[in-house]
Amino acid sequence: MSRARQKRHSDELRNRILETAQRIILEEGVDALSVRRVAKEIDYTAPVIYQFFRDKSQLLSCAVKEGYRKILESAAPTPAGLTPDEELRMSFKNFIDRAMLIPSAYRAFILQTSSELLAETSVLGKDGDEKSSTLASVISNLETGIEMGIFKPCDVQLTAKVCWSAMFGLFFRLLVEPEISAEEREKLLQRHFDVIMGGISA
Amino acid sequence: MSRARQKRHSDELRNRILETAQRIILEEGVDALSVRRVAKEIDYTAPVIYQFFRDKSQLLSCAVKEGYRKILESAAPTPAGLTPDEELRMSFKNFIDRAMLIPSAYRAFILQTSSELLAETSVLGKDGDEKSSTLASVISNLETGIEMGIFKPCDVQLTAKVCWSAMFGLFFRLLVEPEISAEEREKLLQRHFDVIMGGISA
Amino acid sequence: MSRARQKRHSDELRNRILETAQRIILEEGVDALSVRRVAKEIDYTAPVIYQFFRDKSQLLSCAVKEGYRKILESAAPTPAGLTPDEELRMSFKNFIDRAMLIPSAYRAFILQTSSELLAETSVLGKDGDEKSSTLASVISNLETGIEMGIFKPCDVQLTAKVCWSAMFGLFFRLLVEPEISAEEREKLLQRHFDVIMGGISA
Amino acid sequence: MSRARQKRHSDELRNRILETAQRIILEEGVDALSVRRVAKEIDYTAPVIYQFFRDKSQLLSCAVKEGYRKILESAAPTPAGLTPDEELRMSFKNFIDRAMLIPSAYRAFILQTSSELLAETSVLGKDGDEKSSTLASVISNLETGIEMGIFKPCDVQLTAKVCWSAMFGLFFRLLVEPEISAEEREKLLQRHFDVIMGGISA
DNA sequence: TATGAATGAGTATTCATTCAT
DNA sequence: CATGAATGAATACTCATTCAT
Repeated sequence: MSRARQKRHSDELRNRILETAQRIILEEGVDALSVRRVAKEIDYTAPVIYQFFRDKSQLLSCAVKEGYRKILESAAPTPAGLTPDEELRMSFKNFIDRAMLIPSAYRAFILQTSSELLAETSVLGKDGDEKSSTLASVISNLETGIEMGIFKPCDVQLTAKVCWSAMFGLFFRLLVEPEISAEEREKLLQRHFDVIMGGISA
Repeated sequence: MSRARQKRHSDELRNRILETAQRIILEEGVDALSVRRVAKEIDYTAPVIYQFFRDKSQLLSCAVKEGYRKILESAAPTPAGLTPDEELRMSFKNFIDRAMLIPSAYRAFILQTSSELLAETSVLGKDGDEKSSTLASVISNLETGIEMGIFKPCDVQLTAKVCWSAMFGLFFRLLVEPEISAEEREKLLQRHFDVIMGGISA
Repeated sequence: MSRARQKRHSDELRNRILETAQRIILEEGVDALSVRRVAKEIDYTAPVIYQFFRDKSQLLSCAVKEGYRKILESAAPTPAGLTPDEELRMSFKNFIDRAMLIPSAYRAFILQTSSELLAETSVLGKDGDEKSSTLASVISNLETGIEMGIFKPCDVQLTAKVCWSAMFGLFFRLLVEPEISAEEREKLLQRHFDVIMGGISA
Repeated sequence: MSRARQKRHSDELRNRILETAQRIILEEGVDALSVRRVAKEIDYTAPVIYQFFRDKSQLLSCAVKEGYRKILESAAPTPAGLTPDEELRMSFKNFIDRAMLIPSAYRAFILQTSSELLAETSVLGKDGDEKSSTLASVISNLETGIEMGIFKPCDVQLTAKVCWSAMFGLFFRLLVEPEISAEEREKLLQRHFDVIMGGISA
């Protein structure tokens, strides 16, 4: 095999491992993840895992981080020309709607207690300035809205965190209470946004 | 032993098992729970557990349900004579402040993925009329506030769920982001309530 | 089963475990000892070992300590009426002769690097006064010999250690050089004692 | 590459392997030796080892043999002009003092049970005539001493073995009882030599 | 010559669970 | 009612070794 092909093979294998791990976590929860299980599902033997990951916890952590990243990055683009309040509303709604298509996946990755992983997903503790931040777009919408006189002037960092965590609360409850009907969910979302927007509008 | 005494003994033992299980979960997390561990700590041997619980998962589930219930019921009484908005504010704040004293305990019980458990803790899906409901006091405050002209008329069931889940979102994030300072937390709480109250006030 | 019978059974099992461990060490060396191997040889499954020993190292340590103890206690009694120099000579010779009957066993238990075990077998570091000490009889013979004018006056503690370690040196070499003939061994022993005795005699 | 260069390269690599193995044994004990570990430390991959050694046990055995040889040969030169008894005393003392600087290293190589290795390190079984022998210098000192009338006439081969093994006994005990203070050690050495010399002196 | 990939056999240890007593 | 004994099935992990390349 040529070097390049070997490399490609290697990368591919690593990916298969990660994807398999993610799938297991997603389908059966984080406790169902075991090195041997992953190995078996990719038709290899256990030691091969250790060529790519130092130990199980590293595998777990990589898998969950990636899974979480995929989730947060899955925001659908909003159409241009929306007012800030409309855009806030729509981006939150998009996010939740997408999550509800595969709630168990979201559950598996959101409900993590490991402090290492929680650090990765921090929201309240970070400044929203960083590009990668989940808060960035909320902040920019708030700023624009204030400039436009739609929103009352306020501490945008703080307010963004408040809006985001309020939204997260509804998101979380919808996630763990899957028996809520789409219709009911719609009403909750609607009212939720009305309250929040009512609280920040001029 | 008389029947009654046996029964009493039996109940007591079951309770000790449950309490021990809860303490272990609380102190060392759900993964630290093992049948033998519980048995040892109550000075019995493992098989007794099976007289009260079908298997480990039933024990776990009972323990967590009860633990969760205790958490949600742990609201401190609010002083009389408060206006509805003040009372809402204060009862939420009390709840969060108490949780922050032992965040790890709360984390242990809140971050449970098992669908069986999640069903038990449902909020959005239930009507708030039931006495035991977490929502009951929120609803009654909303109703009073509307009567008094403090809040805008609205669907109180729906609004209560919205307020509660927004609060829960902040609560959850504070729980999993323990590096937030008390001062910062205070600011977040303050702003959170301002936004929500702003959204429902007349 | 009655309590007593259970107890007896339990003790018996523990003994079988220990003996099996000792046999394995003896026959194949300390590295050949494994929990599963022991379990298999007594026709049980591995976990049963853990009912008697905290972990493998405890099992190993118990087995080796007992083995070593058996060795040191295996001194044959010397006939009465010997002079101190004769008794020293004979007790050393007895010890070595017995060891040479099953050198591999002695090798297995003497050549231990674990500091925990070495502590058990300390000779130079201890005072010879303790009853259990290997040195006790050497010391008493030296003292008697000095009184009788056979040996030169000296620091008996020190001298006992010197004699013992010199003897141990020959013992050790004979142990690890099994191709030495009985005849040659006899000559070495003879000369060894002559030199030592020559060095301490009046 | 020319044949010669290849050969040189090859030899060099083999040496690096052996030295690395010895260092590992010396620093962390014989159980820490693993094929992959050696390979990694010389910046190669595991399979190269098998070009030079049939299997791990051969590598181990080579490494230990060489290490043991280095130890025994590590005698510091004694100053000229010493009498034979002084020279014996000093060379033994030098040897032990050097060993005590890094007792763990000596322990690692001395405490080997493998019969294959033990054969290599034979002392009692060999004639001391061979040049490489550990005994050679003892023998020559004895002979000189006898000629000079310092020592009693005797079988020098036999006596050399006796002296050496007695010395080895003390050496060994000092090695495995590391809590002995330098001062105490000095006293033991002194008395040891006095006894031995007393036994062979005219 | 050297390697990356892969494996099979092994390690200690833990646990939930059962059953005769 | 409670237990001691025992097990079977997992677990993560390590290692020597092989082989095609």
